[in-house]
Amino acid sequence: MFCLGHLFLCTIMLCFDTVEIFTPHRSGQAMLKTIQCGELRPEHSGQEVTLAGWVNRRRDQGGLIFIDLRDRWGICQVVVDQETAPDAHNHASNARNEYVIQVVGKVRMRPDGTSNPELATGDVEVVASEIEILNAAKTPPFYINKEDSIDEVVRMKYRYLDLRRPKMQRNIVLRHRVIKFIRDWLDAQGFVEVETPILFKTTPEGARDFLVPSRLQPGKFYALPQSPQQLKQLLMVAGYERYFQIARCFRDEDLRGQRQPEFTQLDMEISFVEREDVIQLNETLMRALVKAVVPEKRIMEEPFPRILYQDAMEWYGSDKPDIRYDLRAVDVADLAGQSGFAVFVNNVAEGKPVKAMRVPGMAGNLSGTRLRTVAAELEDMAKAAGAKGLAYMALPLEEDGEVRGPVGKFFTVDQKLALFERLGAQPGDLILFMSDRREVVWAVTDALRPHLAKELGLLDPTLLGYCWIVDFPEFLWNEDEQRWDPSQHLFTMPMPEDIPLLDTDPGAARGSQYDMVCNGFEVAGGSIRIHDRALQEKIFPLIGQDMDSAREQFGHILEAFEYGVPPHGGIAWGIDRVVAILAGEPNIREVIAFPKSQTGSDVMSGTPSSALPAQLEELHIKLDLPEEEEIEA
RNA sequence: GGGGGCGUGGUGUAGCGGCCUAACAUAUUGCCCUGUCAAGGCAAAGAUCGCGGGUUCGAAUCCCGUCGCUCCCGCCA
Repeated sequence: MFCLGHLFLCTIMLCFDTVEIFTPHRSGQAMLKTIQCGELRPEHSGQEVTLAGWVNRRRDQGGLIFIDLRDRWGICQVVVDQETAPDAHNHASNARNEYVIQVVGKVRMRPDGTSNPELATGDVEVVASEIEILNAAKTPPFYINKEDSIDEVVRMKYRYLDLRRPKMQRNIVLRHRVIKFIRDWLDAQGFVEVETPILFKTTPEGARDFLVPSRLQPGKFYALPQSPQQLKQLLMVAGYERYFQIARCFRDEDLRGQRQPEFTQLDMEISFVEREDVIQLNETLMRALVKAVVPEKRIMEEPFPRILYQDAMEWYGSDKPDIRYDLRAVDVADLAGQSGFAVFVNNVAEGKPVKAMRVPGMAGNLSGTRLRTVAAELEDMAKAAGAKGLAYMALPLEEDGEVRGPVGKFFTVDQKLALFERLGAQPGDLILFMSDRREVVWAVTDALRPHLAKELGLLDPTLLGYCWIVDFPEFLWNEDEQRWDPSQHLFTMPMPEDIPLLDTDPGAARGSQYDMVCNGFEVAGGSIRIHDRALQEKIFPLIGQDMDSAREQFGHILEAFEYGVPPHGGIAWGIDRVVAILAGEPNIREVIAFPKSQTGSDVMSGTPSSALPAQLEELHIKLDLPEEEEIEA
């Protein structure tokens, strides 16, 4: 166990245990409910209660009606007897699914043999004496009371009903718990949450900005922040030392399942830290978070393994590998170069890699035809990723069986044995060979791994495969622009020992960047920042920025950095992704209350929509739409 | 900007050139029913198959366009 004590001595724990829980009935006023449906337990037996919620289901047996009443806390059974409560029975028979009703009644144990173990409240029921229909409901366009796939259009159009479904309520509540846990934990470590502006300055770097026209200054625009990056560094200059924010960020790029135009980051910045401090702090937070909010999930390895960027690319072809399964690409250039297979021999001679991936049990006892079909499918994927082909060997199940596949005959027995030993190959394995430019081999590896893992059933949904990716290159070569691009952003500090490389071999310089990865998704990324103006000024020309334009765009930061800036670094978490992974959801839309569709619209409200001519006039904006487009008022 | 998938009663699906006057499940409506919990029984209503055009003797079905949703590449940390 490591110690953060030297960093986080002054722990101020605000304790909310003493805050009185607000309960309406203590005020003595009239109340619509005295207890939550989902909270009823045997110990409430005999109590007179008032419940209110939505009708989840109604089972009308004539003289006896059962209503499953649902609120945010769960479902309980209400029973209404025509003989003992005729008025209530009358109302109950008029009630329908999703009606909002209020029930007054007595809690009792259910008769012997009628308990429902499916429900947390299943040992008790409420015998209604009064039922009032607070609000009727139209028949909903889809089932609230049962998990079923629903067309996205319908879900989004009726998002308020979609969010009423228990699964969505669980997701949204989980999101709340994640954010609440983070806030409390960081607060306890002496962090201060500071809000930064939503209306800010456009930046040419990174993603496309959302622009907001300024009415007071015609022709000028605000931009919505892509992240609070600059401001959080200025807060370090301002001496706050430990800042965080649950920050909304905006990027006007095309959407994906993991990408929304507005999304939420945990933004964090700390002064007087080095890379190791930020990594350990965030890892500690993440581990505590997982244990607190999803104790049923298992973290694969603690402390999180550290993987060098270079290794991640060579092994997994990705800087955000899913490490829950191995399926790694192994360098076999030395063996393949000795083989009789011309493609490998030539590629090795040209210095191109040859990699092999062992796919456990994939060949099994597949028939020759089936094996060729499987191999052809994989080859198609490899080709889609840029490869020219995909060679394979299928290992037989029997000791003395023949290796199948077109390249086996080009390897001698000794070469094959050496190959199998290096890969740890077992009978029935399929071995895939990839050889091309190293970028292509990476792309193929990255394309095949998740596909194969799915095929082989290696994706354990209860497992959280966290790791850190470190030692990113400081720059990546931009072929189009013939210059270096910052691999993270232009304030990233190079690794101290690599600073001399900036003059001699910038491509070899490593940045102080670190990414936290989980199950194949980048969940957080950050770096130690440059706090030395001379070093910063060295970076600009390398990335094709002359000092004049740099001053124009970043002058305020450069100037601030002349007033005593502490060494600092930080990180930003993709909260939507973190919550989606913890919730076991494949898509961040499932953990955002009101997300946008892939075309950036809100189907429910019809957002975005046209502006009134008067609004445009006030902003001095004239539309210049492509032809055939109608301008609506 | 490019490629793939989907669009059929309220919902989820089937049908994929004529047997479709569009099937099934569920939901809905009415009646019956006092221990149900995916309640049950009986009955009824409900879709011109996203939209527009074309091919054909004939289109839910084939083709083109278009709209929407979705997945991926480009883009984006």
